[in-house]
Amino acid sequence: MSQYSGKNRVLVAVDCIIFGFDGTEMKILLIKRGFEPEKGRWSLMGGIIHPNETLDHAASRVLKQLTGLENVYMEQLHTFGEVERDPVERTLSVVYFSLIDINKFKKQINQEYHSEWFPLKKLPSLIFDHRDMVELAKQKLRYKAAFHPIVFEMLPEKFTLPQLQNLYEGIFDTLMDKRNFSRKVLSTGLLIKQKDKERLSSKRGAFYYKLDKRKYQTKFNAFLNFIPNPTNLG
Amino acid sequence: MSQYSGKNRVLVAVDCIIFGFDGTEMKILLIKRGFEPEKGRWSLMGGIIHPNETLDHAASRVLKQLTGLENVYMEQLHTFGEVERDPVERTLSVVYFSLIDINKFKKQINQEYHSEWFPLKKLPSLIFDHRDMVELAKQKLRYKAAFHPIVFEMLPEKFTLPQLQNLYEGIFDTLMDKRNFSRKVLSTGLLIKQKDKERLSSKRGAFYYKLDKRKYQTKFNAFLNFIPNPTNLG
DNA sequence: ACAAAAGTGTTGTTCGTACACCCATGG
DNA sequence: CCATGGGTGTACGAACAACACTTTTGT
Repeated sequence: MSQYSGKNRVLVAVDCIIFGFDGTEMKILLIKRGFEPEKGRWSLMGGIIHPNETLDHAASRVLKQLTGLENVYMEQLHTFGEVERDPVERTLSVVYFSLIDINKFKKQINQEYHSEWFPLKKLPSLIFDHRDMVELAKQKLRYKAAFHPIVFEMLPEKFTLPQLQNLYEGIFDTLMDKRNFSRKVLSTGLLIKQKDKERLSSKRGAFYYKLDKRKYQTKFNAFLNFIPNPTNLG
Repeated sequence: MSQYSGKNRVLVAVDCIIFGFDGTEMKILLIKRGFEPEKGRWSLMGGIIHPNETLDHAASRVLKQLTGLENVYMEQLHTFGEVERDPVERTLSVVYFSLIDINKFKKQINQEYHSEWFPLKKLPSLIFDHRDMVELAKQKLRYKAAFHPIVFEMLPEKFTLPQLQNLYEGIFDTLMDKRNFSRKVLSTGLLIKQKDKERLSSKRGAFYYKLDKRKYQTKFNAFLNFIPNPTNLG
């Protein structure tokens, strides 16, 4: 069996879970599936891998195809391999999740896919095992966000502390005390206070902050303490 | 393109990283590859997936084939998809890692593979990208062990606190204070002190402990604090 | 009797949590 | 002038880190 002859080859797809944050709540980007089976139902964006591209490359390609975005945060999540998960033919799915700045996404980029943002808490029914994929991604995001300052990948260059808090609250599906929250995030030294304020969502206005990108690079792999309440992390 | 025609299919393998603990240090189980290419070099145990089995099933099958063990702790780690990772033909590898009680492994089960335990710190050169796989598995094990009582999967029914401490020290490649360590692990309530002692590795002898399996089930997904020193976890 | 590893307690510090009031502004 | 959301400080308790001596026993 030295040349792998007589072995079975299978279709391999990548599917992308795309998280975004609109300033108030967490959302994910879905598409209306344009072909059979399950045509017209909601689905993650995906595609079959090409013969000469890596998995990471395929995932980036698929993401760009839908969003027009490149160089966004992306991470392999899990490979789904149930035999009957796709009724047409056995297909493995290597699932990636990505975090994007929702403002950079312009729907016009690719009307072909009929994409739409859905609040994490109000997802429609999804095809195949895509619901499992999303659940796993939510869980992974919680783990990651609990220790690493990863959430900034979903924020625009300037953001406010209340926005940041909303984001964490959305991820962990919990409420936090704003005094403790601000002390904690400011103590990381990752934030730089700006002179101007965001004045749309409140009368008084909230100061903008920017990420200190130098420190962000340095501290990304360090362990920080963003856990709001350990018992919620299951 | 409704029936996925004209798409490219690829070989998919599973590879298993098998961790064990001999009472003193962490080890992994490797085999001497028995076929070309790279025949005779050290490798992870692996195999091509069958048409009608899930990935998890393939991993369990491969593990059993080598060790004779079933129902051991096993978790999907990552899928490796570099185009040229296997020189013969493009092959994806879905990598699993498992934790086994090294005492339950009997080499005689399958001489065919020429398997051997290597200390984590003295690994031989490995084929393909297997070194990357092992590095990633070490990192994942650290993450997991930092918060979940997963390490007991590698211990026999009865074990001593010094053994347990050696195990943590091996995983995190660090030294811990035995007073703080014992207080911490005992405070989880997961351990039951036995009346007898292990007398081989010291003159005075160390009390055996058993895992409280009921509490272990319950607390497995809770967040515990096994982090020895956060800065070592990167 | 001594070498070698097991076992145990206290203290200071850090971190997390709980909690309440004033501020700035637009309407 | 008042309703809304932004911003700040303090006090208590829990968890962690640092640290040293006594016990057992085989040789």
